[in-house]
Order: sequence, then structure tokens, then C-alpha cells
Amino acid sequence: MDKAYQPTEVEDRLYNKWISENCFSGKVDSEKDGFAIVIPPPNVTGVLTMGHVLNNTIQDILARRARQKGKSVLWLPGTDHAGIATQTKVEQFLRNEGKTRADLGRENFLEHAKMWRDKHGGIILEQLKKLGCSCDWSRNVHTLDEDYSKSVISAFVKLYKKGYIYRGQRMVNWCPASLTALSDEEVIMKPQESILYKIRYKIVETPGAYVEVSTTRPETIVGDVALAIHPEDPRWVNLKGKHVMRPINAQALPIIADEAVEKDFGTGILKITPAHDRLDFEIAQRHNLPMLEIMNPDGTLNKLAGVDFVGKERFSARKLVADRLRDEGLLIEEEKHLNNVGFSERADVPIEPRLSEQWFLKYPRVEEAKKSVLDKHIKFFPQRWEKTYLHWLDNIQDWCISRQLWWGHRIPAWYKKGKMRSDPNNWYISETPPKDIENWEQDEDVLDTWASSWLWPLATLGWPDEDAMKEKGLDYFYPTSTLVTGPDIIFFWVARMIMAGLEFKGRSYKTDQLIPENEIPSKIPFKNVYFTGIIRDEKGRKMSKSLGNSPDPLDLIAKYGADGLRHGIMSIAPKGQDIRFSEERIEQGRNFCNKLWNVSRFRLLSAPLEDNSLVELIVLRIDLGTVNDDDKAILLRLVETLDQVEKLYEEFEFNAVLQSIYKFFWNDFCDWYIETSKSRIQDSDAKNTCLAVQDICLRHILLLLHPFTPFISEELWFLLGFSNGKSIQDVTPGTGGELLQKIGIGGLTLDKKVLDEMDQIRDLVTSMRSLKAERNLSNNRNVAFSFFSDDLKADVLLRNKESILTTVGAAELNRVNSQIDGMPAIVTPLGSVYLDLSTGVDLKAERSKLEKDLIHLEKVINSLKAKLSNNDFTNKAPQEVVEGARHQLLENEAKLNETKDALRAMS
RNA sequence: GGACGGCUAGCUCAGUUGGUUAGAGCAACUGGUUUACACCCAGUAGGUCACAGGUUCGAGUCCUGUGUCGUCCA
Repeated sequence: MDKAYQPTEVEDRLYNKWISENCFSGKVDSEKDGFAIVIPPPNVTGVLTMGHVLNNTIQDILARRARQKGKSVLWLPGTDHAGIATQTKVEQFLRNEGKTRADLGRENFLEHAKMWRDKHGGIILEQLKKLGCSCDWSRNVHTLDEDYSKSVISAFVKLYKKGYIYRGQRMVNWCPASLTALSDEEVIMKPQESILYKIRYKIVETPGAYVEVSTTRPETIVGDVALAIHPEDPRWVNLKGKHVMRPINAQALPIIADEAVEKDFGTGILKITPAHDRLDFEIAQRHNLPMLEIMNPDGTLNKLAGVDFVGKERFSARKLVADRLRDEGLLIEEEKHLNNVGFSERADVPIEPRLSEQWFLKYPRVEEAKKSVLDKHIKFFPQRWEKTYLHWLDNIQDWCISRQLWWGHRIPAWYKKGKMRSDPNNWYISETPPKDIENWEQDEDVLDTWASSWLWPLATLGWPDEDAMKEKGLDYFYPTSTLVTGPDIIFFWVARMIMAGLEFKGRSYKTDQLIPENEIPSKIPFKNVYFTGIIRDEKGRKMSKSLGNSPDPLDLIAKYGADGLRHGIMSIAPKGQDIRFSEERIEQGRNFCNKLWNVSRFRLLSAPLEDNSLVELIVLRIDLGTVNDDDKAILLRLVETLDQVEKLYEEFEFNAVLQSIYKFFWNDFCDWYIETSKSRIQDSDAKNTCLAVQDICLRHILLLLHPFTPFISEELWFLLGFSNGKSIQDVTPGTGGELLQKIGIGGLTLDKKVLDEMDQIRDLVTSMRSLKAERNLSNNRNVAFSFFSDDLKADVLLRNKESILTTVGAAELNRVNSQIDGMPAIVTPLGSVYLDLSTGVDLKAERSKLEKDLIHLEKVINSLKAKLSNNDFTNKAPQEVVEGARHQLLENEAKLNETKDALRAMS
């Protein structure tokens, strides 16, 4: 074995082995329980980010742990087509060649987009392989695959037939850059420093009089059709029914009263631009006002804006209008004003509220979706996201699902040629085109990408095709186990998938019918949702491409190994908290692997392996006559760790799982047990027992680590002879109880008392090392110690003498019958220990050390005494707490007395 | 404006029904190549648990308020 672990060769070799042996194939197996995870499909043109590393490492941990526990595991991978993002990139590419999508035509453009996808797509999947992800690649799905597309279209038709989908002219969020409508969820509100313009509108009926109106968007004045006041605003009661003159493109506009007007904003008078503002639209509808559209889809003003403004881009138009008003003395005031402006999530430009004909979905199963989570059929980790989820469902709005794009699932709606499209009598909605296709034209638009990926857990498992569902094991794998995702897509994806599952899986219920409680568990798409934190950089900023502050995971893998990266990222990812990334932690992950490698190497250097393929066989090599407290303690700690880990997994406390394994491996096994082993393996009697205990520990350490660091654990699994030919992925670490039982086969019983004694021994050893270190004797292994304590403590100490000498690095430890004068001393729970120095001792320095201890002890004792003399404490606190305090007091008093004695001996 | 979360050692974070003297890793400092590992070992130092009240025999932990940073919703 190499002196340092070299991950690169090992990782590539093992991944290829796993693939060629079909280790990750998710098969329906009636002998086993099914366990499935569907990957949150990454954007097909994307590359691996640190967020993906975290997210997919967690999924892999869950999948591998389930596999070890004997489940038939399917981790289903795939990608989505990312409508807007991909189309934008392809159009950008075309623009560089001087072309537009219109030049190419729909068919041709889609061919281009597919080529683009095939060229760039799948990169991310290859990266996931580098990370060690145990996905069943044979089941890779893309949302534009033929089967998947059928499922999307089928869902559309089903929802339409049930009346959930409708088409209509509504206010939508329009992105002037991408030239498409967006859903509310794709609009990001950002605070902006705008200017609030106060503008004069002359009152028609009263020459010379005017009202003042505030707006941040003066360019929309050309689209004004009215002014509105609040009906109960005393300031303006007399305005109602009168008219004002529009300050640009002069025209008389009515003044109306509507309760939606905010009295406290500006002057309390609202200008109504119904075609370009959501609230204005609603007010206009109530008052039968005309809709005056003054903007083109690309954000330039159209001819209705008047000759002076037609063709002007919206922000320059804003300036022009303001200038004009200023010139005419109609602009009274301009003040800075902080307001929220909606931005397009993808294009990052302000969206325009725009009147437009779109397809909308009234969400199905909203009530059942709430109930599923409230009744814990679906559990959220951390639980607090439930509130966010429920709040969204409580305020849910219909979903605009059509997009003015070509890249996506084309809406299965046909319109009679030459007829009114807005009349449903002229529609044909079906999974297949009408037979007399020559008389129809299909809707040009495609569906929102999320309106395809909300079917992910169903469609990837074959829905709605009966044969495909059977072949892919829908009934076996659905509901899936755990969805691992970020809270940023809780509405986009998580909530919608839950509704889709409830609506489509199994029996169909009428629109007005609630799903019976007992059917909910079979309809929901997953049982748990684990929300990861967001990965931030060292400065706490979100990692993003534009900031360039995200490291390339592949660079990190090359530098530290995939195992190192996985270990590192998991060690800094507490449940649901944001994660501050630091490369140092990844370095620690690599160091951990190297430590594991080296301790295995030490094992192999110590003696040849025997049959390690079963714990039961290793246990038989333990010779009861040579078992010592170290053996018992480490095995007990292992039992403890197995149970802790099991419990922590249930709560999805991955970072605590890792911490628990780390502590056992590094602090208990390497720092203590292996160190004590160094003298025992020189002893031919104790050697076999000691190596057997080492093998039991190493075996379980690898088993426990496998979900986190799959490569090195598999490699060492074979190198240390734990395999009977099979991969580590099929072997369970088992529970603490099971291990205890196996250990018991050889007749060994373990008393937990040993753990407390070992704690004391380790305290003692630390104290003794400290005595040495303070005198620069750390590496002198020939020093002699004496100790003074009562019989009971002396017994513990002498029983562990060999381990103490080995770990301290000392030659002698002798019991004495009285305090020793003039020697450096330290007081421990097991008595006073003296370091025998042949050279002179600095009595003054020794005294000051002891005096420091003394002060500390007195402080502790005083606080304990105060506590115990308080009747409220002794009466009200639980008995074991009071007893604990008494015991504590006795111990500390004993320690205090010994310290005083030692001090006297020093003077 | 509303909701949620963070604030513990120089840094990153543990601390899960309130209960002994608040922990770890990194960084710092001291010493060390002793038959695994310098990607290592041993030791040392470092904390008014954001602040202010309150409940309690007892508060980092529970309650109220404030500050601050962040996220989401309007």
C-alpha cells in the first residue's frame, strides 16, 4: 500500500466496476422492500455546482444506506429541458451568427436546440458519476423524451377535461427580454431606488383647477383611461364623476371611486392604466373602462402612445415623458422612492404586467396537499418549511402555464383555421391532432418547464401508460422515499409535485370531491422532503456564476478526491442551515481518508489477515483470557456509535452522523485503541485478540462510512479481507444490539462500567502527558511516574497500567503510600500522580501551577456547596441531579485536599 | 408591512424534552520524524453563549422585547 492514499485511480476503477456489475440497477424484487429517490433534474445545459455536490451527495448517502440495509434501491436520474434558459442560449448562439429564430423557422430551430442539448447536456450527469453517485443510469430520463412528453400532454388533456385548465385574456408577468409570459413564481421582487413623479392633471369641469397624482412610471400616462379615488376619502368626495385631462395625448378621463385605492399613498389619487398594471386592470374591469395597450411585447411603446413616443424603449420613454411634463409645467415634484419592482428570474430585467391571452391552471388538490403535510403523510426536514408551504397554498393563484417559446412541450390545442381563437367552440384539445388537420392550426406556445417537471416522480416511472408503469415498477417504487432539494423551489416544484401526485396517481376523483384520507399515502409522490441549505462563499455571499465565486467541483475532486469532497461538504452541512463553504473543510475530508488509509495500512503491516469475511469468524479469534478493558471499551463505544448513527439517520442529521463516526474512528479508535495496541501486538498472547478487535472495529467503520465515502470504503473493504467477494454496498453495519449478540458468541460480555473507567484513565493519561510536556519531556519515553490513591482507584489504575505506559510514553508507574515531597504533581480523579525527575525541579513554577488548580477547585466547590445548601434545589431538583452534585462535591473536595497536600509537599 | 432563520473561542460550527466545570475542527503558540499517518502526534492558550428584561432551585437552552445579518412572502 502507498504511504498516502491516492484517490484518483481508485475512484475511476471502482466506479467502472460498479457500473459494469450493474450495482446500481433498481429492480423490482418482491423479496425486498423498494426504495426510490428521484433526482431533482438539473438543467440539461448546466454544469455541476457546489449546490449539486451537496444535494446529490445527500441523495447518494440515502441510497447507499438503504442498499446496505437490504432494500431494492432505485435512484432515478435525469435532466429537464429548461425552456427559457436553453432557448435563450441557443438564440444567443444564433444571434452571434447573425440569425434569429424566426429566420430558421420552428422545425429548424428545434433541430438546432436539440443539437445544442446533446452537445452540452449530459455533462452534468458525467460529473455526477465522478462524484460517485449511485444512480441507475439505464433509467436516465429527460423531460423532452418521447415517453415523458406523452405523459405531460396527457396530464394537460386530463386537467383540461376536468375543467382545471382554461384559456383567457388576463394580466400576466411579461418578460420583454425573453418575450414570454411568466408565472408569478418566476418573478423576483427587488427593492429599487426609483423616482416618484408628482404630476398635475387638470380638472375639465373646473378650469384652472387640477389634482396631483404620483407615479413611478410616467411613461404609462399615455395608457391612462381614468383616475381613481377611494370612496371614503373625504379629501376627494367632490371629485367623483368629474373628469381630468390626460397630461400627454390630451383626452378627458373620468374620475371613479374604488375601494382598492390606497388612501395613504401619494395624494391618494391613482391613475388607472388597465393594460399595464394588475390592480388597475381589476379596477378597470369593475368600472367597465377600456383597455388601452400602449406597449409592444419587447417593451417599446406602440403607436397608441402617440407619434412622439412610438418605438421608444420603455425606460427612455419614461425620461422623455418626464421631460415633456416638466417643460409644460405639469411635473411638480420628483423625489427618490424605494419601491419593489418585479424582475424576470431568468433574464433579470423588470417584467411588464401585460394583458395577454394565455393558458392557466387552477391547481388541483390544494386542500389535500395541505392535509398531506399537516397530517405528516409527508414530513419536511427541517419542519419549519411547512409553514412556508402552507402559506403559499393558502394564497395560491392560478398558474400561467403557457410560454411564448418553441423549446418545450407544445400545447395540445388546435384552433379552427380562420375562426375566433377566443371562442372555445373552435378549440380541439387532445393528445393527438385532429383527423382533418388541414382545417386546424396548433397553438404555437409551449408549456412552462415546471408544468412538465411537476410530473417527475410519476412520469419517470411510466405514468400514465399501464405497460410502462408495470415495467418501470411504479407500484413498487411509488411513493418514493425522500426528495432532497433546496427550499428555493418549494413552490416551483415540491408543492406542485405533491398536487400532481394527489391528482394523477391511482384513482381519479371529481373536481369537487375530496380524496379520502386513506388514499392519500398511496398518492403522494414522496414521504420525506429534505431541504438543504444554500452554499455560500467565505464571505457569506450566495455562490453564483456571475460572481465567479463558486469553485469547480471537478477541480476539488482532482485535488482532494470525490470522497474527500463528499466528506468535507457533509461535515459543514448542518440540517437546513446555509453553508459557508471553505476549501479547508474539503482538505479535512481528504485528510480523513488518508488517516483511514493509513490505519488500515498499519493493520496490514502488523500481521497477515485471517478470514475477515464475517464478524462471527473474527469474534472467534478473541481469546477471553487476554481481553482487557481497552478491548471492552472500544467494542462498547462501537456498539454505542452504531445505535447513535441509526437514530441520527432517522432525523436526517447527516452532519451529526458523520461527527459520530469521526469521533469513534479518530478519537477512540486511532488516538486510543490503536496506540494501546502498539505494545499488545508485541505480546504473542494478546496479539490475536487485539487484532481481532481491530478488525471488528475497522469493518464497522468502513460499513458506517460507506454512504459518505463510497470509494475508499469499498477499496479497503477488499484490501482488509472483509469481503466474501461482494461489494460493501450490500452489507449492513447492523445495530448495536446485533453486534453485541455476535460478540457474545465467543462468550465475551461487556459491562458499561468500563466506559466510565476508560474516561478516567484517559483523563489521567492526558494529565500525565501534560506533566511531561510542561517540562519538555514529551518524547522521553523513559520517565518514571508514581501515584498515590486509595485501593479502589489504584485497582483501576494498575489494571490499565500497560495502556497507560504505552499511551503516555513512560517506563514506570509505581504506587506509593504517601504524598511525595518536591516532585511535580497533578491531581486526577484517580489520585495524585508524580513525575520523577532526576534533574532539579523548579518548585516555584510547580507551586504556581498547583495554586491555579486550587483556585479553580475552590470556585467549583463553592458553587456546588451553595447549590446543595439551597433547600429549593435539594427538594425540587430530580434526585439523580442532586446526587450527582453531591458526588461532584465529594470528588472535588478530595481533589482539593490532595492538591493542598501536594502544595505542602512542594514548600 | 408579515413570516422564518442565524448571532456560542480569532474563523467555521456542535450543543435535540432546562441539570455537573459550555465542546469540536481549523488557525495561533510550544514540543516532536518514537516500527500507520507531518494529509500526523502530544501539549498550551483562547468564550459576559448579540443585548435587555422575565420564568425557574437552576437558562446557551424556555418566554418577552431590542439590535443585527440573511431568506421568503406581500
